[in-house]
Parts: sequence; structure tokens; C-alpha cells
Amino acid sequence: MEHLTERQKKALETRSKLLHKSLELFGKYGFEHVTIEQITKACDVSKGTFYTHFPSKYDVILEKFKEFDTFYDTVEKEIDPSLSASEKILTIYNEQMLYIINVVGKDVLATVYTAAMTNQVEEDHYLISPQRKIFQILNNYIAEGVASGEFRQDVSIADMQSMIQRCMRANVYDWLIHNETFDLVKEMRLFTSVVLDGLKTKKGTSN
Amino acid sequence: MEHLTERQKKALETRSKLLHKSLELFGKYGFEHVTIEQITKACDVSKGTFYTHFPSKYDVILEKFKEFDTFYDTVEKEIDPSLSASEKILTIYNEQMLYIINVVGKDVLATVYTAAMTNQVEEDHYLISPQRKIFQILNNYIAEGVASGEFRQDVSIADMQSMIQRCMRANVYDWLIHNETFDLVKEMRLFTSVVLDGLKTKKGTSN
DNA sequence: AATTTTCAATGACCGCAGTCACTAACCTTG
DNA sequence: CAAGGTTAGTGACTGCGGTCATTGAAAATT
Repeated sequence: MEHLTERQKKALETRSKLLHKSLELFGKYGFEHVTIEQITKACDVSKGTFYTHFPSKYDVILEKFKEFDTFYDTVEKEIDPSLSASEKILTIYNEQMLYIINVVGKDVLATVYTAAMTNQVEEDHYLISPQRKIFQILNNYIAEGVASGEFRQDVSIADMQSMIQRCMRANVYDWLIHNETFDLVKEMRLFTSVVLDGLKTKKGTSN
Repeated sequence: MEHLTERQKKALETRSKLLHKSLELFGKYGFEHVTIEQITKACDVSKGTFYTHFPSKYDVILEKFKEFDTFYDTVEKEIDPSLSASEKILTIYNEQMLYIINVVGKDVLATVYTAAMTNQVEEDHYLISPQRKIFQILNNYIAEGVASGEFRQDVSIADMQSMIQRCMRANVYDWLIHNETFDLVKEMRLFTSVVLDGLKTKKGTSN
């Protein structure tokens, strides 16, 4: 599987050319406004060739999106381990939102968020896959917060994890539908701290 | 504007025929699997006629969605005024989720939630329009809760309103992407009560 | 070296949402 | 009531995502 034939090398080259040209054009004109023919013409291949390398136009975006996730490897290391669980969660979400705004962009996100609803695959969408580094990091922080007594004991860890993840999607989704007039970093911070507050051990009366 | 000519009456009839047949077919086969030609053929009109009455296939769904909103008129009246603001909010969300599951359905919702992201209209999408009855009701409850001291004073009413609305979209969105394995009523209740908890006046120490 | 197999690449083709120049029935106006 | 204007309705057409039978050159087999 290491030694590729001449033909396979050529094919990988074609694939990579298509991938890069697609992303370049999506970035320039927006996902919806780029046609497959535009991409393939710019790469001097036929339309069908695109589909020998990608199942659909959308899969190119998904590939990029997955690539973005490597970002979290670096982020985790830069977080001060002495912070409380909630502070760690707020910090990582802060970094994530900045990354989304400055690197990922609305176009890619809207495409992924749409596909997660529409693609009626049997298995769950990558967007909510537990494989994603960001979720693994978050889940550790939450488990940490529960263990240290920072968070409530009467809600299961799994429930907390899904709520805190949902928290993120809630803000990103709202950011996508509120074109402008929405400071994603600020809104995420406010909303998430309210949720984290609700998940913290009560010092006063409960209910 | 009250007396319609024969032609206008005929046109309204055609429109209504198209609307009902569309919804019937969408309900039977799913939005994506129904073509405009199927609809128009079933109504004995030409394809173009559909577009003299609706800007797009999606607008039929939106119309139905708006119609669903009349549901909240009845709900409001059935809510016990002596309940606390948070209990009122939880109750109305409970009713809304049941209604979504049993009447509105995933297909309609996924279409609306997708369009809210994709349709690059200047103005905001109906989904988040302050005109919606459900938001007016919610906003009253929230204002009530702030006035009565149930909710924190250090977060603006507008911020609370948008957070509580976001809370709903968060759960509905997650329900749409977690095909099955998701009890919308239960999840909504859990998540919303955490958020409401975070918004309540602290009895103990604060941070 | 000759043959068979494999598979990346091709482009005509399909299905469907949406468009638009055109028609004719109906409505208004003098 | 005739002439002119309005508009619901028409269907061929466009654009685009995606498909698939076919091709030919490279790879494997003999």
C-alpha cells in the first residue's frame, strides 16, 4: 500500500488539484455560486472526473472541515491546567469561535450545518461524531468538573456533555441565521456561562 | 379589495389547490422527493403556474409553518397564570415540542431550519421574527420573571429573550441531526431548566 | 511479448428547480 | 360594446448536480 503505481500517483494528483481548486473557488465566490464544471474546467479534466474522486460537491467541504479539526490539538496544550473546568470550557470555546470567524467562515459552516440535517445517512453526521478532538477535550473537562465537585452530581456526565456541545451548536447556528448583528464570541461566552452556571453545584437552595 | 373579480377568485382557487396538493404530497413522500411537476400535474395546471403563486417550492412549506404558529394562541390561554415564569416557559416549550413532533414533523422543520441558513435575504428569516406569537408570549414571561425578581437583574431582558429562544432552536436543531435516539420533549426540558437555573437570582454566593 | 484485466477519465445524458416570452380570457374604460 | 390593458396560465428552455456506459492506456498475468 506504500508503493503507488504511476497511474495511482497521477490520480492522487488529479484529486488534489480538484480539491484545492474547489476550495479556492468556494472561498472566492461562495459554495453555491461555484459549479462543478467551473472547477473541472479550471483543472482541465472532465466533469465526471470530479465524481471519481468525490461523492458530491459537498464532500469537498466536509474534507476541509475535518482538516480544520486538527486545530484543536494545539489549542488544548495552551490551556492553563490550573483553571476551573468551566473556565477551561469557556476558553476553548472562545478560541474555537475566533477560529470559526477568521478561518473556517460562514460558507463552510452553513454547508456543513445544512448537510447534517439533510443528508439522511444511517449513521450520524461527522458534526456530532464523538471522534472529533474538540468533543474529546470538552468531555475530559466536564468529567474533571464533576469529579472535583464543581458540577452537579444529579445530572449524568453524558447529559452534561451533550448539553455543553449543544450549547456550541446553538450559538453557531444562531450566528449563521442572524447575518451580521451577532458577535459570536460574546454571545457564546454569555450563553455558555449561563449554562455552566446552571450546571454548577448549588451553594444556596435548590429548585 | 373585498370584491374579487371572477378571475381573481379562480386564481385563488388554483393557488389553494396547489398549496393543499403540495402539502399532501410532501406529507406522503417527503419534501425532497416531490417534484413541482408532480404537484402541477396532480392539479391539472402547467409547471409555470406554480411559480405565479409561490416564489419557490420552499415557500409552500413556509406558509404551512406560519399557519402552525396560530397554535400558540390557544396554548397561551391554557397556562396557569399563577405558575412561576420558569414554569410557564417550560410548560409552553413542552407543548410546543409535542406539537412539533406530532403535527409539524421533521420534514417541514428541517426545510425551514435549512432555509434560514441558506436564503441570503437581507432581512431576517421568519424563524427568528419577533412577530411570531411564540416569541411574544415568551418575552412576556421573561419580563414577568425579571420584574418579580425570579431572574437575574445583571443580564438585559433582550439578552435573556434571545438566550431562551436560542435554547429552543438548539434542541430542535439537535433533534433534527440526531435522527432518532433523541427524546425532544425530555431533552428540551432538561436543557431549558439548566438555562433557566443559570438565569435565576442566586440565593447563595456568586462566583 | 502477447494477452487480459483494471480503472481513471470521459462526456452525453438525466432529473429537477426555476425562468420567461407569449397567449388568451377577462376586465376596464370611453 | 368595441378597443386596449391586465394578468393567470403556459410550456419550451436554461442551469446545474449528479450518473453511467464507454474508452484507452497502464498494470498484471500468461
